[in-house]
Amino acid sequence: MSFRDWQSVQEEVLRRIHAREWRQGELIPTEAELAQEFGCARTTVNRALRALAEAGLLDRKRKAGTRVAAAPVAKATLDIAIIRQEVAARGAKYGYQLIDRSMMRAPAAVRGAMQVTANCKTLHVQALHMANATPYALEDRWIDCEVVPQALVEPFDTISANEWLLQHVPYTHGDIAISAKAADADEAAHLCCPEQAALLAIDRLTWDGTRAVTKVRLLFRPEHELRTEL
Amino acid sequence: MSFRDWQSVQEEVLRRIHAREWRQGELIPTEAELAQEFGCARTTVNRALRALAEAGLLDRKRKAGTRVAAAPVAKATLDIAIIRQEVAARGAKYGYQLIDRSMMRAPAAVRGAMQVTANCKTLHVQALHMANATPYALEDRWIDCEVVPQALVEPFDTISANEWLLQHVPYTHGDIAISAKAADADEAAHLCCPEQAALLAIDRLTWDGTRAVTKVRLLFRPEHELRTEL
DNA sequence: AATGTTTTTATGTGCATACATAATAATTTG
DNA sequence: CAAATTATTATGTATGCACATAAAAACATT
Repeated sequence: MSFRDWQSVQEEVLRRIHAREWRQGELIPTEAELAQEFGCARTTVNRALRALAEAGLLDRKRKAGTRVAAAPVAKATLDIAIIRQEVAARGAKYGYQLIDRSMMRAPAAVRGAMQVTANCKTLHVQALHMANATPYALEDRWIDCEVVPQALVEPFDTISANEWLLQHVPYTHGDIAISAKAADADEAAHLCCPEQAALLAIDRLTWDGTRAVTKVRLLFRPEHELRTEL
Repeated sequence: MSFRDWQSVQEEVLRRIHAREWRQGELIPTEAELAQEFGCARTTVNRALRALAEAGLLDRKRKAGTRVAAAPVAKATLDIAIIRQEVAARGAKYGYQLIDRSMMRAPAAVRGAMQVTANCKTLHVQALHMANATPYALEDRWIDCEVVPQALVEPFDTISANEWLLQHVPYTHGDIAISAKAADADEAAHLCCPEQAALLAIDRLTWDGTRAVTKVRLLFRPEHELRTEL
């Protein structure tokens, strides 16, 4: 049996893990040994094992060797796209509707999360994303205008802040939180759902270096699901 | 300026993307060109660019070249661990309590998802995971006993099905769906929260090849958040 | 026995080279 | 001129080799 490319090495290793040939927490053979067994270069084995380690199925430590992850912390990857694309991917017609756009002092909770002072100029944008003319997601966003002065002259009436920011403003990293929230009267009205309905909420805080660029909450209709595989 | 290792090449490429030196959808120099500029081997550049492509920031196609992803589909990775570990990681004391364990014909919706017939022997397990003696998550699980006969003799009174399955039953892949659900009377009672409260629900369907192993729904307390970065 | 030092070893990475592969561009052919 | 063919090219990957690095194990020292 020979496994010449890293994909087939990976598959074989995966098979042994799933078949419990190599047990939880157990040390597996070294790269050199596997390379010999599989009849390929150590580099090839390394590539395969590295990929599996990234996926969380193996734990690797120098000198200590490679072992099957005791608790396979499943890494479920969520693809978070621009909402317009998300809607299009579902085969629905995308619609956008601006609800409100105004300079406003952000509430304390938002200021705290964004780490800005009380008198920081912030722009508040609220908008509705639609799929086939029915509400899809409600966007509630705060933008730090000191960081993104261009936002001041952007009306956000035809292009969503979601999309505009991603295309025009650089960022270094972001935090995401997913939670459930009961719809209040306002949200229920916009999303055309009963009050108190359970909505999926995605909060995103985007940073450029040490400065918060924008904070957004997306509220989805009650049936909405985030799907992924592992 | 020389960038000798793949991490610094990656950083530099990232910097140019964020700084908009290379624009959205724009072609970036070829691996060979970058290798020359950075004074390193093409392999090194390849490693850096490949990692960025996996992260969704670059689109690469043979011959066509590498371009900055037009819509950086953010890949948010959720770490889905065993609940006991999740609780422990929050610095809380883990508790477990079996609510119900019985052979039961699964409802049609469950049978449909698991693709089993109406007379398939299924085990139903319901349990509560606790953090510091307060409810943390409600687990509602169906196990196909034809696929996992060992489950028949497992009481699940001290070790959760969540944990037992992960450690004893092989699987090949799984589907995950995240949604929001309003608590019904039963769920509210178990989780000590008001009826109709918005709960975060994680549904997982685990497969071994073409056969469903188990289907589980985890319901979390209203305040619960899934966090990740990008 | 407790502590510090050296050796060993498995993984991590870089490099030059070679060839594979897919997609495009150029060319030939009907 | 359109269609089929061939060349070109950027990425994808395999290989042997070298050396770096972290961590364990062995050893020496007090």
